[in-house]
Amino acid sequence: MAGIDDVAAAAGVSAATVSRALSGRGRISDATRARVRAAAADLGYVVSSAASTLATGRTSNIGVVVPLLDRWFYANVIDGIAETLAARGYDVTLYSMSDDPAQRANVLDVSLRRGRVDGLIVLSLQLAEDELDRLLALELPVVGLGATSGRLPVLRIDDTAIARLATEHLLALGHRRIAHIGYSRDGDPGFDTPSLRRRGFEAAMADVGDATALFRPADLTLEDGHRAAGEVLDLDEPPTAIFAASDEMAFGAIFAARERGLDIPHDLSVVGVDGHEMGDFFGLTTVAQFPHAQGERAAATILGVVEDGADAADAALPFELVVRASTAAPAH
Amino acid sequence: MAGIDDVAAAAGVSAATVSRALSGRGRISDATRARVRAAAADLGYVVSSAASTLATGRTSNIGVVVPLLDRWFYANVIDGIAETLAARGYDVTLYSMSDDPAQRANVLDVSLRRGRVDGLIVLSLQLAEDELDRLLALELPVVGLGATSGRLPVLRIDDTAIARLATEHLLALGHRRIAHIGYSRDGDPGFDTPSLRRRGFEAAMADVGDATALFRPADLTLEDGHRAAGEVLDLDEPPTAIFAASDEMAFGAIFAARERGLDIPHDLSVVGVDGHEMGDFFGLTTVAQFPHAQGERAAATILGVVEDGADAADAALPFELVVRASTAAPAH
DNA sequence: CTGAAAGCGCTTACAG
DNA sequence: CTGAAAGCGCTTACAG
Repeated sequence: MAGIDDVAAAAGVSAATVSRALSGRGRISDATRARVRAAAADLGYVVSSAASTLATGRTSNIGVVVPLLDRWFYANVIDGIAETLAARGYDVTLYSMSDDPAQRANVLDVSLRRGRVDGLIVLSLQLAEDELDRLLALELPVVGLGATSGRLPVLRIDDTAIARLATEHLLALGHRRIAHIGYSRDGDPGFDTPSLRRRGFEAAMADVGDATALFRPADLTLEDGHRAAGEVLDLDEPPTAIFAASDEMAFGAIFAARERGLDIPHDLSVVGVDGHEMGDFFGLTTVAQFPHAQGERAAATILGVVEDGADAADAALPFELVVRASTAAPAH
Repeated sequence: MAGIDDVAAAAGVSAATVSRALSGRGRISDATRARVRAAAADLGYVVSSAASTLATGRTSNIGVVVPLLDRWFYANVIDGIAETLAARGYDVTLYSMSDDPAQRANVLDVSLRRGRVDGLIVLSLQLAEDELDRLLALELPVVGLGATSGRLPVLRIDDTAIARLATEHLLALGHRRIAHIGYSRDGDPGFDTPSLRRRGFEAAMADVGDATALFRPADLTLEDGHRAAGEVLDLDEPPTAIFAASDEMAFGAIFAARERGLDIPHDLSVVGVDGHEMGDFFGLTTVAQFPHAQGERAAATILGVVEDGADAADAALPFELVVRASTAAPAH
């Protein structure tokens, strides 16, 4: 691989001039710049990231901290991030955090301290206070996406409002016995996404005098949505509608209803949250958020901080009720 | 952030000794090593990746080249890769390649030349010959996963065998009129995954004297599987079974059947390929491959090349027919 | 506008 | 076993 000296020799200038011609920093004559760029293109020369980083302190690389990689939602977010960052000349490196304490510690105390990134996007992560301390100790620009914390700037949808929107849609259709399935962390501080959704649901239900709110804790997965929905459907007095905290859970609920010979929406209405690409096929009514666009926005935000020293502020992300065939007035 | 000199001072040794104590390279007394490590842990010192890379030429980072990030299959593969690599102290940076020529050129000619990685895993990529030239010009260890090329070592499932397995399952059930839906690239060299699957399908059908093979080109997506399946189902003489080249397409086929009031498997049998996590809920018979395990294996392979100079060889990946409720003998 | 030189933070022959 | 010093490939004040 050609180095800066090869380019310098080819263009008949010094390495310093090559650096200036290629980076665009510093004064340089148009003629020299053109000559150097031509030589560089000719040799296929690209600045070595390590050398450049060491000299400048900048990496042109953004880290993305992800809870799990195999979910539809995150895959879309990351795609949006990668696309935006690539267009701005940045690479993205992934730091996936599982539930394993040793693995989490390794990411926080080792990987992230290697100085490989200029900034960090943290996806929907529940960080313990001391983990957050260690994250902030990195002294790196950080922006959270869907994450929850008063200690770092976060882009997020208003989970309470989303839950309220979904619930009120069901109430407006005439449902009065509605179950919510969503995760509720033990002893959580009340700030995480699932809790907020539950809160919105319960607030909306409370606004109507005669409504009965059921709740079943479950993970945001198809399997667990299936299980939890099955449980409420098997109650002596099952609900006429289910509000699932994610579309994948809602799919699970639809399968659970189908297994019980229930017709949707005649016997049961189902609403989800996310705007999953399969929602259309399931005819699922949902509150769509836009993960790809969220990724783009998070990327733009972190670049603003990294490149222009902008202050990242909390921001509310858009969402939208998409009514499809899975919701209707209750039968009885 | 603490530097190597801080650790050296704290431990009362030279920077050289700190480097040796932390890297494990070179002779060093147990006592000093312990003292240095304690000091480093104390200060939260981690070697700067840029400085270390510049000095050694090694990055401890592996690049993953991905066609699209938002598909279930790739998300699982990447998860497997990231998990394995993280356990070995490597980071992973993503290079996503779209269909846009400018974007592809940028990845190949710029991003990848920055020297940020020790090796590359290339996922299911169709690279043009000249793109492959440029990839190989990087002189980086590379392993393909599911990709197709005689020019780099590739881990892949035997697509022809998979298609044959799925088709013979349907034939054994008594189906004689079977449609295959799968992508067929115009003027493709006949080596890509979809073509090989089509070939396996047609070979299996040809082995049976009286079987009729139908084919409909389609992308490996839910939408396009839905469309293509709809088209064959609307034929005057529709097939009694559909072999879809991916599970997502198969889901589309199931929706298409459902929309036409067809019962699965009574009126139509459906087989897919992949082992998608939702397959169980759809009761989909499929030829499962194991993307997470594939990712782990690709990661282990590239590390073998990078760390031990092993020769990566082509290898066949396991797959398995999983029979569920979507296939049965034809009705008539 | 351009070049010589120091420096970024490590690693590793080379001495001892 | 340990340290002093050169060097990895850039960038950027500092001179001119």
